[in-house]
Amino acid sequence: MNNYTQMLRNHNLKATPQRLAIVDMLYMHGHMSIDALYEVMIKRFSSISLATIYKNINLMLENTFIQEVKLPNFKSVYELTKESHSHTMCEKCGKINDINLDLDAIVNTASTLKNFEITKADLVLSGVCKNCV
Amino acid sequence: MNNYTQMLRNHNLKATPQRLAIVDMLYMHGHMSIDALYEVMIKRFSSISLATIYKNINLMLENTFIQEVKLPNFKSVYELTKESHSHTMCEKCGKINDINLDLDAIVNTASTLKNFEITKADLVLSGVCKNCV
DNA sequence: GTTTAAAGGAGAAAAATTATCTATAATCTT
DNA sequence: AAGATTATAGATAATTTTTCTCCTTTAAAC
Repeated sequence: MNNYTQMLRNHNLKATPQRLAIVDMLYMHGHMSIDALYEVMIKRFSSISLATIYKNINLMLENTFIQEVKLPNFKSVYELTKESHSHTMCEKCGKINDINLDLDAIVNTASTLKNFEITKADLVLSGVCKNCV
Repeated sequence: MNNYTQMLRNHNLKATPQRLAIVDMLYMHGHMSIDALYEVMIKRFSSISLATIYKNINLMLENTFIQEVKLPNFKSVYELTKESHSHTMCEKCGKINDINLDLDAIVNTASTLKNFEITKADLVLSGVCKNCV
């Protein structure tokens, strides 16, 4: 039994081939939109329904097995849940990457400034990546 | 001729009553979703079409007269364009507020770290506001 | 192997967004 | 200020996106 099978079961999700493939695709590609996911999935499962993609994405979101990344001007992408991190997005090629940045100072400043208990910081840095300059 | 009328014209947008009201609502409420906007607009213009809301929001977005704020787990809200800033969102009451934070250090770090030309930084801090603790 | 509970697929339904068309209103021209 | 010009509002249809229903199949438990 592979890793993902166990991980899915730990989240009370049956390890179906479709589900394992979704996880696999997200692992390989890093970040994928619903459309992109459907496109690659239909190659493996010619009769897969778009509803299956949605159902699984939503289930995995509820179980925090995956997370949604909302992007300015683009459709959301999804990624496997990992340590808290930020994202860069190239406005030319659309490539999204993880980036580890220490936001503690900022979060603390904001917290005291507004008397606000911060539980999460979502940061997306948009621009042009080195390949697209 | 009021301020908004001139501002709209500067963006090549006719200053219709509906449009002025949208701008006014955004100014007063700060951040509004499409639904919330439609709800208040229909009180003033009983026959306003939802399409009018969408058309105007999209037009104003294109003209950067307003901006979209994408929020984790919630629908997007829109705000009048102003100086670059970040947002806090209370997960209990849903209230969204502007917050001015100096992200320069972070942006510079990210830029050199990934060799990435950053043009925009979108930061949303989620948590619990002082009123909801 | 049998049981049972969950998941997949097909398609309908619902929700969200965009497009089309015509009358009207805002702006421009003079 | 009046008429000409052009953009916009509203109604509705169309499209797109997402969710739901129903029935069959499959994974997991025993």
